[in-house]
Amino acid sequence: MSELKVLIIEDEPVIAENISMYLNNADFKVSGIAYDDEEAINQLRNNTPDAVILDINLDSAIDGIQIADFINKNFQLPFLFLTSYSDKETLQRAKVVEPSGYIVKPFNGQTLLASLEIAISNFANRSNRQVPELNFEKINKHLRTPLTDREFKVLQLIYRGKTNNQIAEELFVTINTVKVHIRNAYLKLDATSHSTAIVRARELMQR
Amino acid sequence: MSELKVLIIEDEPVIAENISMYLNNADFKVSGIAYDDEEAINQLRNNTPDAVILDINLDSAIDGIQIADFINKNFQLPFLFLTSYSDKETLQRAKVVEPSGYIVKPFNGQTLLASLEIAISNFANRSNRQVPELNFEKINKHLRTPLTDREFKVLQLIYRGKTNNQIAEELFVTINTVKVHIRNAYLKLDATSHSTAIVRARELMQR
DNA sequence: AGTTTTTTCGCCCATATGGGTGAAATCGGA
DNA sequence: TCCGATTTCACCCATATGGGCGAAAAAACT
Repeated sequence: MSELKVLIIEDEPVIAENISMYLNNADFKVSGIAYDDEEAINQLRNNTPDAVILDINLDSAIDGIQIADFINKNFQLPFLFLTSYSDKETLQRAKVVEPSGYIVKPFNGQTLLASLEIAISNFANRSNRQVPELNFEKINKHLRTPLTDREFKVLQLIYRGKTNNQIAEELFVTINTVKVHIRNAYLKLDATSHSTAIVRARELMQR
Repeated sequence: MSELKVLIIEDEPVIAENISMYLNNADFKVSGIAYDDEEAINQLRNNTPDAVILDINLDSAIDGIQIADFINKNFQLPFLFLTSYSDKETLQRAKVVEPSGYIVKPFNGQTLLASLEIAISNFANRSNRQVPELNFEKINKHLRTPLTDREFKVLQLIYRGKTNNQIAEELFVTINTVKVHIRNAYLKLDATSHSTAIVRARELMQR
């Protein structure tokens, strides 16, 4: 397992060291500690980490939330806020940049590590999942009569733009069989063609 | 601001009460406390909350991670794990269900509240951000030869599952004209049918 | 004004798809 | 072991779609 590089943005050296210690004792590598905005941006640019832990209240021109905004606009990285502030206004502002987590000091080391792992994992999952896969349960949940396994399989391939012949090849059945499955699936989906089936699947997936 | 309903799934009454107290003192309403899997599923079905906080180690047939899996498959809700366990195996299993957060006991009340707010906010943002309409510029940016206005218009209708005849009616032209636009669009999109055009459009939109 | 691009329309043909009927083989639960 | 659901396959027909060729009108650009 390759160690994941984490950048810490925290203006209090004692706390930064403390966080650093937790990370180093786990499966993470602290790629750098930035005490202010300049160093943070410098580190992000020249030693891009896999994730960031950042304080909100920094002793610099721009605060942590603004740095987070910068990360969103220029990088593809998960980040966690680790701060003493959890008042309404701060939280409201933090929401906008969609942090992977928000931990309030004093923090539980285990919570920090677990949150970081989950954040990185979720982030990776989401990037890989660009093309939203059809989900059997999710589709069937909205149908009066659910699709059978085979019907769903066929729908999946239609969703990916395959022709009936390609589907037949891929499933090792004749095109006749494919057509039967499609016809039955259309009845359940209220579709009338490959295209409408794709549209219906899209609709059913996004509820 | 309407109060958000949160379901607590936790087998230790003392801790459940403790969590409950934190939530009630903030802008949340505890919609129920489930001490086991059965009650959890019952609550989810009959008194569906806006978010869930759940322990992993429950004194029941299925554990919190399995309940989370159930939530993913049957509902569209953000959930946070709140547990004493943060060992590698548990975390590894938890990653799979993609929790919005993972807090380790003993927990910091502020962290719990902030994590919950962020989780709900992120979740809402993500649901709204789905189903992008086709965007002319965005599609053309990725094509060597860009689509013309009319070609794009036709693609849009195909993307919505319309047949050539429907498209012709909607645009007040003959089906011959529609077919020409489609043929030209296919060349540029590298598509060979309505279905593949939809797939290609989907791909081009999400980069 | 002249040129290019876009939009419009027609015709023809081959193939793909949608829809109907019938039926055998397989599988899983009652 | 029997029954219902599922999966498999065949044949037929009407329509939709994909693709080729040609061409005129309109719009945009120079």
